[in-house]
Amino acid sequence: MSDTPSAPARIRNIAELARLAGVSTGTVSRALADKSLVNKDTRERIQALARAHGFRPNQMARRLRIQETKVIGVVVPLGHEQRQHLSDPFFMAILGHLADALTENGYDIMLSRVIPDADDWLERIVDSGMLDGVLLIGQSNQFETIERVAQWYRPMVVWGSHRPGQIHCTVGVDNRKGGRLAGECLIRAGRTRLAFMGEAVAPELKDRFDGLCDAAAAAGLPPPLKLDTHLASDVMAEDIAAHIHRIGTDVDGIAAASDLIAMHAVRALADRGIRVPEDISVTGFDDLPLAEQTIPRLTTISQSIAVGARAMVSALFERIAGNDAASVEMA
Amino acid sequence: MSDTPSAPARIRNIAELARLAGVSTGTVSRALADKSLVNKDTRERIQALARAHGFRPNQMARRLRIQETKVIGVVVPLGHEQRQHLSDPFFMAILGHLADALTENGYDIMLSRVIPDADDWLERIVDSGMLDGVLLIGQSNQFETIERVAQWYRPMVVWGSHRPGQIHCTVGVDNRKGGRLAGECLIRAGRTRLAFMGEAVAPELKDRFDGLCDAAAAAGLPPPLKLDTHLASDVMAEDIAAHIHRIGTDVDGIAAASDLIAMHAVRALADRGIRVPEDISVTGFDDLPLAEQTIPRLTTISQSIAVGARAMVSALFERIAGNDAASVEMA
DNA sequence: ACACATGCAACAATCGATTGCAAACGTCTT
DNA sequence: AAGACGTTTGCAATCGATTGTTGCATGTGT
Repeated sequence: MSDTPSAPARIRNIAELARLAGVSTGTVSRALADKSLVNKDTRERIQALARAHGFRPNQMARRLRIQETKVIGVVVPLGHEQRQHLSDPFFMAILGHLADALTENGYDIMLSRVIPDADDWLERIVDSGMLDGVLLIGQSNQFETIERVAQWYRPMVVWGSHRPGQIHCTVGVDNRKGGRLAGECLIRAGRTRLAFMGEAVAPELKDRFDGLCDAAAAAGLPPPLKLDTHLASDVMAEDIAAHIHRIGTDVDGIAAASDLIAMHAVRALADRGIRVPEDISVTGFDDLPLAEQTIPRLTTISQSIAVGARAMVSALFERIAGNDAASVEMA
Repeated sequence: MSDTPSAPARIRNIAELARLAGVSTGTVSRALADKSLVNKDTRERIQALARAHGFRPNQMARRLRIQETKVIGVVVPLGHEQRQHLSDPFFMAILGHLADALTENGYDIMLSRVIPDADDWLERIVDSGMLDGVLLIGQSNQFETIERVAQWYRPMVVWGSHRPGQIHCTVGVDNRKGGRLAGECLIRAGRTRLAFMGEAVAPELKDRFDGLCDAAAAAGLPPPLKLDTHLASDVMAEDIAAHIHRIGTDVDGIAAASDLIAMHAVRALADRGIRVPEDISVTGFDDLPLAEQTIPRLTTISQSIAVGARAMVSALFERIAGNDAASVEMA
């Protein structure tokens, strides 16, 4: 039990504690920081006093002075697709791994879900003075903005696609290759009438679609159908329902833009008595841990989220330390 | 190239901006806050100047002065089960909804995953001076600690069980009743040899187990078997594998402590050719959105996560405003 | 012309810590 | 006993904002 009966007045700053201990605030500050500059006895006396009163120095003040916050901003920009919520499983999965990696290193996480209405949303975050660095989950349709800020703000790492010559540091998979793999997988299963389920607004998703087209072209198949599907789970179901009647006649192989879409699609097909993978093939994208739990198991293009998250964090630490970490593209 | 051509030197504080505008810092502060105390012309001139230089006041300093941070701490205590990661789907689901509700109200979120090693972990968070309030996801085995802090720290709401007479404000379901419902559901399906899959360390889980026992007793069945299973996904699989041989002989109905456990169990059973729900019944707990996506759909005891998250947030706001919000137990 | 209200901006205190510098002290050398 | 030195401690500036109070111009009423 730390403080109960013995603590009459709560101490709110080092000044009060200093008066109580009969020393100056400077000494208290050093004592609590356990600096050898202050006498071992006084130091321990002050520490004991602080403990007895349950006192802890105000972090806000400390950080203002130190100019270092030990807080990393994790930001989800929702430029396209404003209705997509943070509860999206992909965000959550990657966020979880980021959180694990960052807390292990003594950093706290400030979570922001941003709808980029004002065009200075990223600037506002970046020089709020509250963050040592920023991790962006997804580029959304904000490529330009990110580039603009990356010109002068270094400690930022972005999950997404890497375009040749871009300034900002990304970690991600080769989405075009992923799309091609998905296509090849479907073709190998004997499918010829392919479709892409998703929307090609964000660079990542466009790349995946292009990859799928590559695969179709290489196999001499007609270009895949594009079934526009929102990424937000609430509208997604409707979109899929709207598309579903074409499936089985026009389409026998679906490459979904995300695992979540794939799962919804499989579900919707099952409800209509269409069996996967007997009647139709479906591939996902993301490799969510939960994809493994579905029955049938999803065929999915791995994004190795855990590895990616670690890569983002270590790139960020490099950049905070002043070194220019390069973008990472995972196989 | 540091920044856009029109911005020669980056402005880092209102003092510099004040000098540039030929006014005092006080005026700049008020102008940026758009207070009518300063002349409309000067005000707009200063705002334009700030915009041109991409200046934004330092939040850390502001918050130190204002004594209000607009940041809520969302904390996941992992007292038991240190290996459980933040990437756990239940945490992520509830976190997502909390994030949605909080950002809608202009609050930022500080995420902490805490392994309560030092016994003042919660105090440390609570008076870091960086938070306007705290949301705790789960009580873990830290009931005492939470009570102790709740005695003097009001703006805190906890997801978990409500014990009669407790001080801290909780939002949650009636876990005992939930456990009983799960049991009754299994019994209605004709199952007689029940088992609980999970561990009864945290109050929530213990309640669920007790509820299951209630149901068994009421139906005149022998007490359910307790199959200890960790909640961390990496070890969970092993635990389940170790239990699985008993199933089908000793057990024909499983009440899982969480949806994740249920999904793993169903998966493990399917891999061994045991069909759900034909051969054996399985119920989950949590009502994760993803549970709906599995085939077969999980029978699960709803925790209505979204509703719960909203309830936590509004209770917290009440408490921040100074009103004593009571605990909420959802049906 | 005088008293008085009004609008606008400057001054300075404040939030709560950190830290370079100087001062006070005791000890040791010569 | 005086000077050199090392150990502790206090003083005061600093981080970057906000805000109550004060003071100076104006404009208005008589």
